[in-house]
Amino acid sequence: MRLCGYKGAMRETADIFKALSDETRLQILALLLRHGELCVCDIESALDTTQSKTSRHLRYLLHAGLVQDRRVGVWVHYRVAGGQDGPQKQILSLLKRLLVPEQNAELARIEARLQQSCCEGGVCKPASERALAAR
Amino acid sequence: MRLCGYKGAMRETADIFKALSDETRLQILALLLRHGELCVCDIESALDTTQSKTSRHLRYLLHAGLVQDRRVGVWVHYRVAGGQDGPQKQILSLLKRLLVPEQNAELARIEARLQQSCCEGGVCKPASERALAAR
DNA sequence: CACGTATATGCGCTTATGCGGTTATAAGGG
DNA sequence: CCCTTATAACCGCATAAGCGCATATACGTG
Repeated sequence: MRLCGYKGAMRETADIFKALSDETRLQILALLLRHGELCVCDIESALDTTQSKTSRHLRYLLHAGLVQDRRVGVWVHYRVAGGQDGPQKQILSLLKRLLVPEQNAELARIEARLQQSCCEGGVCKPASERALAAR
Repeated sequence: MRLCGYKGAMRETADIFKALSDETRLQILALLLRHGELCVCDIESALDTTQSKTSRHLRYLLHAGLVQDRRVGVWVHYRVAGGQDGPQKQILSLLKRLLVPEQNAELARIEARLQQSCCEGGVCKPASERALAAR
């Protein structure tokens, strides 16, 4: 999917919705909307999926202008896009109301898995430390 | 695309966004949000596209729960879905704010073409009459 | 019931999408 | 520098989406 270049306002809106038309991407956004900023490995383990899949969907959301990334050493932290205007802002605020774990069993399960996260708070722990803590 | 049966709240939300991920469907919704109710032939001529394509996208929106249909003699009138709650309602109200011809040249052009409509007001004129009126 | 008009659908084709698996890049530490 | 860890990009495949064309269905009328 190509998201670069100008293709008309309508087309851009359609592309944003296309970015939201995948369950995995909605789950990622739900996490980011609640936790502000997370690294890829957190999202990967919360969703219980592969690194490749997680990264790909995050890039997709990035190109659609729905999230932003920030490198912190080895880790890349993602957060929902803020600041700019445009349709993204309104759509994200709608999503925040729509994707609540209180009435969504899948989300609740994902939230629970996030508890063993490495990045909550902004600083990631390396995998070796996490393995120790898990014991 | 299958939209029937229960597949989880998340999946349902994703499917609604998938219905909005196509430019043609957004154009159709923009028309319906402004004009309340239109028949297929109106939409077809406003979008300057084929009957088959128009009908197919309308059925798609119907199955996604975003529009409702009503048969009036030979014609089928479509309108944005109302009444039910669920995410559709909130999404549609967002779309109404997003898809305004004032800041969208494509939409403005489509709106202009709708002026020669047959159904505005709820009663369709047969094609023969419209051909006469066009002279 | 045949006929015309309006709409829906089946089919074949082309293209887009999502995924797993693998490889490449980037950063940090011995 | 090499090695490890984290992330991104690439490739091939299976599947889904969208389109045009032809055809089917639905309704009103004579």
